[in-house]
Amino acid sequence: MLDDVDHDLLALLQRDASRTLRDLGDEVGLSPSAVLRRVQRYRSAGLLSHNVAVLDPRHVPEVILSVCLVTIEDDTPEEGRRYRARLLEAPEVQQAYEVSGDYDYVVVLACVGMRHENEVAKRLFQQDPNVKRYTTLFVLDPVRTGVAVPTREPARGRAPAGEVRGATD
Amino acid sequence: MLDDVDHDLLALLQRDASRTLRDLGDEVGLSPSAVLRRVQRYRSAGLLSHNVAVLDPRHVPEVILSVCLVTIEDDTPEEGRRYRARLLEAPEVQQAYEVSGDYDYVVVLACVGMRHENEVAKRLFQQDPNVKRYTTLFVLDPVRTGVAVPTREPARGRAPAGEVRGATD
DNA sequence: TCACTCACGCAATAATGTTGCGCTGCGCCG
DNA sequence: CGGCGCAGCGCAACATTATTGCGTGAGTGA
Repeated sequence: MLDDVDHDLLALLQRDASRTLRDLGDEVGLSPSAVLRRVQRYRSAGLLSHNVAVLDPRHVPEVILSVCLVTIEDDTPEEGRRYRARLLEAPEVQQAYEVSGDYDYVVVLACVGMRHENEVAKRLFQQDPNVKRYTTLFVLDPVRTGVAVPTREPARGRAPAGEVRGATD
Repeated sequence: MLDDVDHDLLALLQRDASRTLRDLGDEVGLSPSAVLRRVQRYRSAGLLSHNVAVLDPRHVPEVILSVCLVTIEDDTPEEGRRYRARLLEAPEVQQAYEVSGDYDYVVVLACVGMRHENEVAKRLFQQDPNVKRYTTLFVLDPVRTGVAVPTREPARGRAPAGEVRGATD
């Protein structure tokens, strides 16, 4: 499966994907070609899906982020699929999670200006017959916006169970 | 400011940042060097902050995403700064938004296994004296996870090419 | 032991990013 | 009106980086 080097590489790539293969190799103790082959492996395994440029929302004028908490009326599998497809159609939907708990969906919108936000919310939530109710939380400060996923529990003083440190020389 | 080509480029880069300069140039009708210079401009303006690799959470075993809705006890500027710094320290915090409305913060956690999730939630929310209460919504399906920001309102049925800049509101 | 596999490093090659240069269109002021 | 300067472009040389083929050594199981 994934060894220590893989975890390190994935963490590095999630932080900055424009580093050079040599650079990455130096950091994890591998040659550029070895790094490339590992990365290609992640790609073909579907683990690493693609690279994206990250914009600083603070530097995009008029951008409004908002978090919408949605409760669905009829939670059948069929309607669920339909609604998720509907969410995926909208480019303003930055993130959408189907959740368990007090709500059914958490949707993060990124819109340009209040009018735009209103239009999208109306279209996705207010006008949808399957939405029972929804609440909008406007983002005052995007403290952190990222999509980095930990591939293993970070070592916080103790070693994760079942993991053996390999020799690194 | 930003012209049409800029908007197109930023949209393309946010979708896939590993495309070649020539490739991008062909799409927007520019030479590779011209594309590069524009991208460099975005960087030095702080608009484009960095490139990251995106992992598919579905392919990372044991990963649990959760959305935490947090209500703060004492919302002074000083305590706000302290709490945000605390959130930024934790690598498990994927996204954190300070919001207005029914809650004060929306925090998305990415953890490896339930035990990890519990430990982090306890540390960030339960044990913090300034957190009045919080709710955790566990993510059943990450319908979409992205950070693409629209730089202008997408043309929806209206004239796209005209770009007649009037008072926009 | 032997055969097999897998991942590695090295080195050649292909592709891409990067920079300097001259050109052009445009707005501005003499 | 005409010259000036700026800003952005394309082109082409150049530097850097990604990519691939090949030989090697470690690990594994028959």
